[in-house]
Amino acid sequence: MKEKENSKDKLIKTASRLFQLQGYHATGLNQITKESGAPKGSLYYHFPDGKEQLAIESVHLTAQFVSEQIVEGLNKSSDPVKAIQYLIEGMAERFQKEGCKGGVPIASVALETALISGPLRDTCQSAYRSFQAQFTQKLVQSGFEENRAKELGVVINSMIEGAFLLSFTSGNCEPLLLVAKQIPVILD
Amino acid sequence: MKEKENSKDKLIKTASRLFQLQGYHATGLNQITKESGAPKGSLYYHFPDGKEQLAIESVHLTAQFVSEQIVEGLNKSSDPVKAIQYLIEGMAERFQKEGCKGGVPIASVALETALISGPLRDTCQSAYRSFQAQFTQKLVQSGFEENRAKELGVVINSMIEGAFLLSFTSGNCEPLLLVAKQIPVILD
DNA sequence: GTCTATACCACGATAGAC
DNA sequence: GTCTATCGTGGTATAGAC
Repeated sequence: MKEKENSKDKLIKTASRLFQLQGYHATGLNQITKESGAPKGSLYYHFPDGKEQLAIESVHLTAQFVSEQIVEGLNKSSDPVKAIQYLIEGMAERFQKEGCKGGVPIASVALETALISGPLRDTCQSAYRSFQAQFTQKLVQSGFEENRAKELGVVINSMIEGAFLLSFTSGNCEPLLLVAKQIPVILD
Repeated sequence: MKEKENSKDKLIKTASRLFQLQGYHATGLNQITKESGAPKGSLYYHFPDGKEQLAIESVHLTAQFVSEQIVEGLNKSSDPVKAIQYLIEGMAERFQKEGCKGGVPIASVALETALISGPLRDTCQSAYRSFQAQFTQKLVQSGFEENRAKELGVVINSMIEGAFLLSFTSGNCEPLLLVAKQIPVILD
């Protein structure tokens, strides 16, 4: 029994991919409707607030996808060092499979819209916060003191985001892998 | 004896600021010429290849500016840990003064153009490489083994870029400061 | 070196039929 | 829910006078 995909979901899914690949301003609504296969006239029916609303829901989808990767990676070991390494290596592997051309989740939209759209900026910010909360939670569960775990959550998140940016720009996963390699040093 | 600024330099300087603030696609040539105060007709005279060429030279200028900050910060101490901490704290302070709204150097242009312009992508990539080379050099001078110094250069660069992205998105310098705080742990 | 005018196109968004 | 047509704007880039 196959779950049928409705137009709204197809639009969000396609937009999510294109915003990540090309950024916010470079991705047009025409391209999104065309590639999604959704009826052209349906966009403003499902998203009355237009591009901004579509982008917000797309970032939500991307964030949810990344969160699942994080959960999955962190559950592979009870040792937080190994768990976080698994997670980053998994991300690097997935990125490698796309030829390091899959884009960086959320980052481009966050940078492009932080100054022009409050709601979109809030959406990106809360996505980042949920990522680091997952790291923090894992560390607390492993016995780290709470304040330190919070700080480390931010730092680990920074490292991963930065390494993604460098990997994408260089077309090479090395930065992600080197960051993974340093995790044992940071979680001393 | 005041150094007079020519039109070309004014255009590059303004473009450099706007690309960093708004990104590549959101910044129009009209806005650049208007805000630069340069003659409107002079753009395609100085930059025959149009927007792409202007962006390349703008990224060069931004990269040069950041490199100077790095050199200045690293020279404040012979101890690499303190030096890198000074550097990051200095960046955070400067960012704070702009209300954390100054944009992230290069990042948005890098993300937006990596897949659509080889030359621009190469320019961004070489900027990032020069940053990390400065970190590596400092570490080698301080007695770190060369391969390890190279790896750490990449990781430190990742941390800073990621922290910038998070600080800009959240409008708060905390990520940059927390990264600075972790430097002693990483350079064990 | 600089200016004006303009060609040409894509964008986001809306209106109104079905 | 979906379609088509269209509006207004702003984008990059070019041509040709000065």
